[in-house]
Amino acid sequence: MELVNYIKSHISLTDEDVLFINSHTQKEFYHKGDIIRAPHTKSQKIHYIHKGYARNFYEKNGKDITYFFLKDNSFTLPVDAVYFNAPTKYGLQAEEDLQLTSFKYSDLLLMLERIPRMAHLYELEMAKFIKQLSDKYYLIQFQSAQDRYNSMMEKYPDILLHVSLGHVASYLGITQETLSRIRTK
Amino acid sequence: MELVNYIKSHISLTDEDVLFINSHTQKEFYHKGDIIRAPHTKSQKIHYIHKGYARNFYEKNGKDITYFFLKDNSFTLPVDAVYFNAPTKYGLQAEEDLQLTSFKYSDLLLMLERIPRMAHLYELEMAKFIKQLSDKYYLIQFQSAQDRYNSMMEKYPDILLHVSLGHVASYLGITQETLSRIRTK
DNA sequence: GATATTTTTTGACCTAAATCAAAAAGTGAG
DNA sequence: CTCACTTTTTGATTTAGGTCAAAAAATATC
Repeated sequence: MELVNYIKSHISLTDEDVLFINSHTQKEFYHKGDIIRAPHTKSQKIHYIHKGYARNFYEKNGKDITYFFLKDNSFTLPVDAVYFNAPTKYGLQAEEDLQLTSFKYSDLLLMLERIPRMAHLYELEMAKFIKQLSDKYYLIQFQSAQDRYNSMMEKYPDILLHVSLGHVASYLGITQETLSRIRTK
Repeated sequence: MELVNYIKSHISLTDEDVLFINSHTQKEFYHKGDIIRAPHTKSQKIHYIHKGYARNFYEKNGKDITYFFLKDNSFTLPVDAVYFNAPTKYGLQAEEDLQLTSFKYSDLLLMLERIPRMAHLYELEMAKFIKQLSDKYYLIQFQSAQDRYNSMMEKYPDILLHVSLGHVASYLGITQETLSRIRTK
């Protein structure tokens, strides 16, 4: 769903609002494997996934670790860069061909100023992200590799069809070999 | 620091604003071990810690697990209850004698309506929480028990002085025995 | 369509940390 | 001050899952 339609599914927008939003956001296209945002940058951009799968990732001890998978109709922004003026640890990569809409945080502020009712939507998006983080934390903490995989199968079966095993393994906090063994149970 | 002073450290408030805030919030006192919010309730309350240490916790397979430690000048609200109308998994307990200020989410909305400049502060508090969660996640993921303890010693040495070993162990995602062994290294 | 590259699976081995159990130390109440 | 209870430490044993290595399968490239 396009960004404007997503917003309209929560609040009503006038035609002028839509024009304003369109003039403050950019549609972008990426190919599988493309890096949309590199780690260690101070990017101020918010990305809305219109179609396709992506992932947030970071590097640790030379290893590439998946932080989150993103699917259509979801947002991602580098909290450390936007709110704490630090280079973000988290990069963004296309898992497959991807359509998205991007805008700078400063443009979000302009849009919120013009369309104050959007503020609640933004608040809700932040809450969603907190819930996602909490749920994932809950999933990992004191849970066996098998249980983690089961939970993922139950909650996000679709993701498994769109991304590589290695990405899923690091997302679940286990090695690729362990995940492979679990799958052939 | 009292709530009003905390807010004043970010934005200016008129005397009337202060009165309005005071009439929409409640000061509370708890003793060590008191449960401030039980898990599995749909509490709509936000708590601001004025003085003392507290912890968020949840139960899993009969085990009590610390989710987060809270110290003075920090907020906590049950995101799942407030934003998703679900019973929250997370309880809140005093680690020691505690002074706090509580208010319902609906009162926050009233305060935001009257003092719109507070909205940015609230947004920042959500961002802080996201950062905290992310950092903790980063700390746990693929990190040895020893490394986790070291990070904690570095980042929150004060907390270790105020809470029991068992609470710290579950916070770090390790058993109490392992933590004890690490400490006597 | 053959070759190169990446991804996934399989195997053997090893280690960090869990589990179970019990002793020791610390804290509190009457 | 003593008895009860809680928290922390120590010990012995087990195991899930990591590591290293190489084969097999899948995918991409020319």
